[in-house]
Amino acid sequence: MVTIYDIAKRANVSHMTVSRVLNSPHLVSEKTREKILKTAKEMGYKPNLIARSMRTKKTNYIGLILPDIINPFFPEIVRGASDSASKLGYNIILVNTDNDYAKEQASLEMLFNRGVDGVIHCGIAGGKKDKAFIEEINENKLPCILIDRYIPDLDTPYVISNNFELAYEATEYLIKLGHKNIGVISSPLKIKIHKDRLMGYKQALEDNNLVFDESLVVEGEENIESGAELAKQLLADPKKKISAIFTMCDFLAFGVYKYCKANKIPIPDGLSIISIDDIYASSLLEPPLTTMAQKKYEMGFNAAKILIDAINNKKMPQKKMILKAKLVKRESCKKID
Amino acid sequence: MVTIYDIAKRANVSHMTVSRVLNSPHLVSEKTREKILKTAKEMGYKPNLIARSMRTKKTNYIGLILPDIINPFFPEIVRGASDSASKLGYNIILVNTDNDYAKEQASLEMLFNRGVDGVIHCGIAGGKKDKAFIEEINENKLPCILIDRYIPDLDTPYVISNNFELAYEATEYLIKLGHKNIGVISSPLKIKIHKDRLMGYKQALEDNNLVFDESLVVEGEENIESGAELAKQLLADPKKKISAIFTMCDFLAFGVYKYCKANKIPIPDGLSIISIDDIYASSLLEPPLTTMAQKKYEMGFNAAKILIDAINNKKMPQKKMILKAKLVKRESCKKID
DNA sequence: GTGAAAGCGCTAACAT
DNA sequence: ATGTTAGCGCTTTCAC
Repeated sequence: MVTIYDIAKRANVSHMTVSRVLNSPHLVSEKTREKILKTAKEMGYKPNLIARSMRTKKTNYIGLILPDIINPFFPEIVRGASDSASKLGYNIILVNTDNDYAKEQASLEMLFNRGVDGVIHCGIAGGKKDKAFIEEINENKLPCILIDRYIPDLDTPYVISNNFELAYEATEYLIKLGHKNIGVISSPLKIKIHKDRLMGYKQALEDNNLVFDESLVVEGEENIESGAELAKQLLADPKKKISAIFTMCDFLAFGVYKYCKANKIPIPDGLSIISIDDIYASSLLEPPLTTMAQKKYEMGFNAAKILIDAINNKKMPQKKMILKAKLVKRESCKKID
Repeated sequence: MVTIYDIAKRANVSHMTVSRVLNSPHLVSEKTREKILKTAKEMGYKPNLIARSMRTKKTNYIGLILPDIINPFFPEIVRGASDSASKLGYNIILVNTDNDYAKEQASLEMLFNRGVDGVIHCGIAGGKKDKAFIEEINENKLPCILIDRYIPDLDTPYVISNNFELAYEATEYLIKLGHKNIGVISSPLKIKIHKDRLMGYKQALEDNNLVFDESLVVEGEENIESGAELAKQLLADPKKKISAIFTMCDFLAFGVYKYCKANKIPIPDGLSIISIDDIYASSLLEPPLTTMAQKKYEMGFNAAKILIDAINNKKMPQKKMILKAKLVKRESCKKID
């Protein structure tokens, strides 16, 4: 392995001059600078980033903690964060936690020991332990930013969607199509952003002179089975006269599709569906799903950017960013009389 | 930050004894070992992995190079590799290259400089530059393993599917259903595994006394648009009497679905479709897609395992592993007379 | 079973 | 504009 000492020897300078050429070239005369650059190239020099980290106490690594990269919601976020980071000279260490607190703990410890410069936490579980987790990060003075969700009591910075407004827009879209009895299949309401969405739904009803009916709202886990089960629950009672369903994530909508197919309810003729997320599969469904597309790539991109800016200014990140979701009109919603 | 010197001082031993407790505890007497462990815990000691790497020339990092994590084929591979790695005390540095050679080069250089212990390369582009790329890795004596594809002339180890056999099985499945004129929408044939698959298709025809008709094979890029376009090409000529299509990846199958829907060709009544991959969306299509499921998670898992085994034995990886794809029968294929 | 010395490759701080 | 010295936190080597 070629070191700066090897280059220094060959170029008849001190190793410090070589180091300067690599880090602050303006401090070195053009002549020696070029000689050193040439020698370095000839010798196939590669800077040892580990040695550099050891001195500077900076690794240019960002830890990215998420539940499971296989969940189609996350790859775009990861790509966004990765692109943003590499543009700024950072790299991503990815860890999957399956929302398991023990795994989160272990990952965090690993990231500490590896000396990451900051952490992005994507999709915190929403339980009591989150707070302890974030507090532990803060105690260790590790810059941290959240994606997709936030913790109300703490002022950890975040990048999320405009949850209240996007739910308002989705609901209003259905109302404008003539729907009056709109069922909601909600993601867990212990998580703040889901509460925010429900508030948006309520507000849209109110602003359009429709009364909120609690019995039209059901809540479950964010998976297909839960969606199908809750659709059944909601549609079982014909007195509810539900003509449209608003699901809080695309997985839940997939479940509604499944239930409708099994029970010969045509979409959108028998039931309109609008959702939130816009993951890859949603446009491939039959009919293609109308959904509020979250800007997943941008979430990742901006989170990494905000975090790295903070790192470079040697302070904790402050900024909270809210990205506007976009209504993607496909074919799962229909005008009724 | 607490160092082994701090612990040594407090416990009245030398820093070396502390180091031994952490690395080869059996060399230290039980009494001192326990005292040191206790002190370390009290002081909140965390080993500095950077300093350790600096001395040992080992980072316990694996570079994972792939085209784009957003492509639904990759997340499972990444998860598999990540699980396998973390089980063995390694972590993954993920880089996206978009099949762009310049980006691959830059990533590789970064990984070198970061001192990764090995590299997993997932989905090499299949061009001439691959060879140069792999040779550069070899020159630098960096252990390397390929996933999903391989380079015929080089004996770099790999983990891939049984491409010949899986294509044989897919084709035979259609033949058994009564199909005699089976169109093929192929992925780029400059890539060896796709050639292998075509050979499997041919062999299945031959073994079932059907003649191979070159005009039934068309080739394109692995995306939906290409699939739709090639379906059009294949189905335009009624004289071909195509009753079934075998696509080499699920994206291509999605394109065929798109074309069929636009042209009112019912699946599977008007056309049977079988594919390869089994990405997440495939089960959600209407009708659900019958496809040869590649063991993506296992590919990643085993690749990381083989690589790390080799790293620990201080040699280059040797093993080539072939995983059996599994026929997932859904509803896109139909028996005909 | 334990300790002392050296050094991994680099940069910060100070000197010239 | 360039050089000297020291040291980041750890492990390797050798000595006792």
